[in-house]
Amino acid sequence: IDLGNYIAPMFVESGSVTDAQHAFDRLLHRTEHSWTSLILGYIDCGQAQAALSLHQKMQEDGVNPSCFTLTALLKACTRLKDIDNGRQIHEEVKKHGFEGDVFLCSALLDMYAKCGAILEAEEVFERLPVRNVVCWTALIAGYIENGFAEQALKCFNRMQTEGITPDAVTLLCSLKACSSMRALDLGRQIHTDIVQKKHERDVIVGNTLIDMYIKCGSIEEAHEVFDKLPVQD
RNA sequence: UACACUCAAAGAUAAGU
Repeated sequence: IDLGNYIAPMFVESGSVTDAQHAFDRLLHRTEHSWTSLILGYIDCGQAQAALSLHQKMQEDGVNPSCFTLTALLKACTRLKDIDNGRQIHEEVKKHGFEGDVFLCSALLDMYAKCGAILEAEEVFERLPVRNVVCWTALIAGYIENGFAEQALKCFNRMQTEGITPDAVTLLCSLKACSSMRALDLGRQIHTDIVQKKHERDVIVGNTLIDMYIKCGSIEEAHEVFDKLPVQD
């Protein structure tokens, strides 16, 4: 076992990315895995810029990034809305032939979407060999974030015709789209789905449902949801 | 030695002001 891989997550859990950095600096064998752990540690501590700067240091150290590394770096770009760095990492993804990795591509598509480049996000999506629920949800969330609620709902339908079952995150995103589209009927259907899947008692889900019913003009249903909430703050 | 399994990476995080 290479303990170096676990040092960063351990220190990050105890709240100190600085300690993680010190431990990392003393490692004799810095592998691509330990670099990736440190990058993720910085991101978890809200220091995405520092995480990104490790990219170059890693190259200087002569360590090649894996798809895990590039996924982490893309996440840092997303946090910083740094599309220029994101594009560079995209080039690196192509160079290493990682374009078939579904984790990496969902991070890539999310990066483009969150940076406002919805066309590029769509392109990444269309080129994906396999699309799981995370890819679909990232695209749906991207449409919503960029003000295309109608596209989001179309995408929600399309994913289901293609046999992918929405999960709690997908349902929550789609509810937001229903709110802005005033799509009460679809909102009700999603509500039914949420109840069946037993996500009803989740406070965030409950709040999003209430918001949807209010924006769609149904105070009565909003109140019903409210009455069933386990916590009413 | 081979095979299998497990082990690091991706999506929502609400409303209002």
